[in-house]
Amino acid sequence: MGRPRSETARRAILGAAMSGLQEHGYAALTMQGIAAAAGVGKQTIYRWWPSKADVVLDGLVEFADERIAVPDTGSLPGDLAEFLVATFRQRGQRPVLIGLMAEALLDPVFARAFRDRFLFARRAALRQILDRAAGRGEIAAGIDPDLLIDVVYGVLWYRLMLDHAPLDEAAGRQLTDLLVRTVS
Amino acid sequence: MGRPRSETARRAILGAAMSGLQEHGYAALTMQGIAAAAGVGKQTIYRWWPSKADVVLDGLVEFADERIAVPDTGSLPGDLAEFLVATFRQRGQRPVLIGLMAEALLDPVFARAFRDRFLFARRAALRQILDRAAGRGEIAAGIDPDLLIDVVYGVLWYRLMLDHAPLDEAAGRQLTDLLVRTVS
Amino acid sequence: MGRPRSETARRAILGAAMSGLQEHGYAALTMQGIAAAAGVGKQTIYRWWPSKADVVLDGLVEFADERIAVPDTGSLPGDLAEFLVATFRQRGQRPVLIGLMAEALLDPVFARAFRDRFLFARRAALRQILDRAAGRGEIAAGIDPDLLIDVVYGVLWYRLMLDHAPLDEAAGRQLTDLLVRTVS
Amino acid sequence: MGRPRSETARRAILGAAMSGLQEHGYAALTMQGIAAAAGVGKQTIYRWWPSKADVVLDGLVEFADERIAVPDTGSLPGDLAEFLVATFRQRGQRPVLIGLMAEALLDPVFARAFRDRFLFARRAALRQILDRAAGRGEIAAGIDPDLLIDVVYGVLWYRLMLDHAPLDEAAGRQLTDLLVRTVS
DNA sequence: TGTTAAGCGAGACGGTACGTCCTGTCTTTCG
DNA sequence: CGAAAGACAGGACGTACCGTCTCGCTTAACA
Repeated sequence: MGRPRSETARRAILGAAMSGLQEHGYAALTMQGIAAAAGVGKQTIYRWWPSKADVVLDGLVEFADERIAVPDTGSLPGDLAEFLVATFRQRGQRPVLIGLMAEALLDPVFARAFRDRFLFARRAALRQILDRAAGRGEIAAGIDPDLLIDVVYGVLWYRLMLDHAPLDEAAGRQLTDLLVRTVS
Repeated sequence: MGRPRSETARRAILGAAMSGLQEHGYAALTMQGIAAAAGVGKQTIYRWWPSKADVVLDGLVEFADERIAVPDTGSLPGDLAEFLVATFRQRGQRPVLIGLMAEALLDPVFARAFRDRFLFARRAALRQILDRAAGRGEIAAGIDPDLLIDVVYGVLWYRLMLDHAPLDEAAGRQLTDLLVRTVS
Repeated sequence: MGRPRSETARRAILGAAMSGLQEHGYAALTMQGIAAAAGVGKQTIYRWWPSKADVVLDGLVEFADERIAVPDTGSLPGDLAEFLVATFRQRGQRPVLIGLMAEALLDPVFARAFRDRFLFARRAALRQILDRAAGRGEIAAGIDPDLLIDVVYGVLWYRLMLDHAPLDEAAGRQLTDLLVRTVS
Repeated sequence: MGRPRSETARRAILGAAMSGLQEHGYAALTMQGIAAAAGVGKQTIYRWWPSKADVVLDGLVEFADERIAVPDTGSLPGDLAEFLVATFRQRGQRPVLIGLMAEALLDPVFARAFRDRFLFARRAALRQILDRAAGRGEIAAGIDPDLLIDVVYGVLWYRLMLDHAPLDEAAGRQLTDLLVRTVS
């Protein structure tokens, strides 16, 4: 019964969205523009995504191949360093992340989707590392792991947004040192 | 030369912007709407501000009475606690701050203004506290105060944006404890 | 009492209006533009003229040196030919006349000024010629001179506006022939 | 392909334009106003007409039911009288015609459309009458029919614009008499 | 000879319409 | 029945002028 959803259209839309974003920035991205670039009717986009932010979020998940590797070196400093360096290395996605966050700040409905589908997944990965470290006794009692997570992603997003300080490998190591010092 | 700028119009515009923002949120704020609410021609707004974000930024500075108190209790834990609790208490400005940050993420030109006129002023205040503590030997050698500042404001903004954890007095104290533990 | 009107400003305004009109056409002429080009405040224009059309009308009277010569060759065909050829030769004023007429069609207040200060003066000149011819018995009884005037200026304006037929010396002679044939 | 043009919208636009014109005059007519009165987006007007003048021209053609009757009484005086009286009787369209002519004087692009779609159609009708009369030998040799047409429509438009003389049945007969006298 | 009232340039003011852009919905035809 | 095409109502955009209004400064004629 009924014609099935066109995979071709789906891919064209996500592709057009991501490349339009890279070229002209999130602010210049429009549903109209995505549809035109994808050779697709606007309705076809609206049928499957409620807003351009949701398209981009799907595009991010689809293209930027988001396996979040959870390293397991056997010690907190090792795990943390590897995780942070890997995370900070994805700085190339800045335009995408910045745009999605902007949208989330303006639209509470999308904010929920962004949190649940993207941000919380990242938190969970880091949480795993911290839990393992706690099991090994590497984290002093009385330290709230959630606060630690907020510190990590807080610094990450704050620097991503302000662009006032580097977000590179060295920064990853510096933050690792600070955290290890804190919890021990 | 020519007719001088109308102080009345200036205040009406800032007032209309801030109250419109409080009532319907930043996304629903329009230049058109501000002009109408202020009883002012659109041109009069565009003559003095390049975008609605700049109006709101001026409104924030004007209305939200921006003295950033820098406490001086004589010890880092005391100063930090007082500063963070005071800062976290301004959570009522969330809609304003969220809107401005969204705009900054979408518009690099405004981003600069926002950073220079608002965010960096806050950093400077915290910096004063940390420098004083360093002078008293309360901060261990090898700790970059700028990273500490990123941690503080990183956590603050991350929670402000995600709204996933409280941003209250208790949170201020908890973060204080973590930082004091880190630097000692 | 008070400072007397500035003759310099008056001339600058009329000059700016006329040259702006020649260069960019009546539609593109604005009070703002005239004031800027004349190096004059807008108020100075509004103080002395109610609309741009009135400025242009004054400019036409001032610059285009409006002596309407009434020839007197002793015969109707001679007078008529000379008058029409002279009138048709002023075709260079087309942009000015076209613009003023457009304004008159849109603004009944200006229409009155245009009629009284410009159009009726032309009619009076032609009327003189016809009255003289009537005195010499060159016009058959029962012919309304006002209708003849309407024919002359009707054809003139119709061609000026439609621009579908020449408005040159030959046209002047052709119309003369037709009129002489009619009245005799 | 795509959704077909809405006949409803088209009619609403033309209707709103014509009634707005009748009520407040051509000068007070705005695209904005037409759109609002027609319950239509501005874009829908701009999609199909380049300017308000073109809307009004279409409205004139659509509503004022423009069959130009070409009478055939068998003689020039009869045809001419009937044609002129019928034409002069449409004086109620003065606001429409006056507005369109004003626009044509200000905008050369529209001028062409107005000439080709409206004015020349009228000339053709009169031309038919004159050609038939010439075939019957009612027009003396050496008389240019185009000049006669210019005389007729010149007088018509000149009176329509200046509004200084009646444009009624009597005027139609008077002009007929003059023309018949001229050509014979 | 100093006062004073109008004219002057400059340019900001509250408005209104412009023509463009995008939104999210709708109505076609095609495959 | 999904999809492309594209028209639709709506509404904000940023710009251009409108005609009015304040400024500070001339510039004569009056006192």
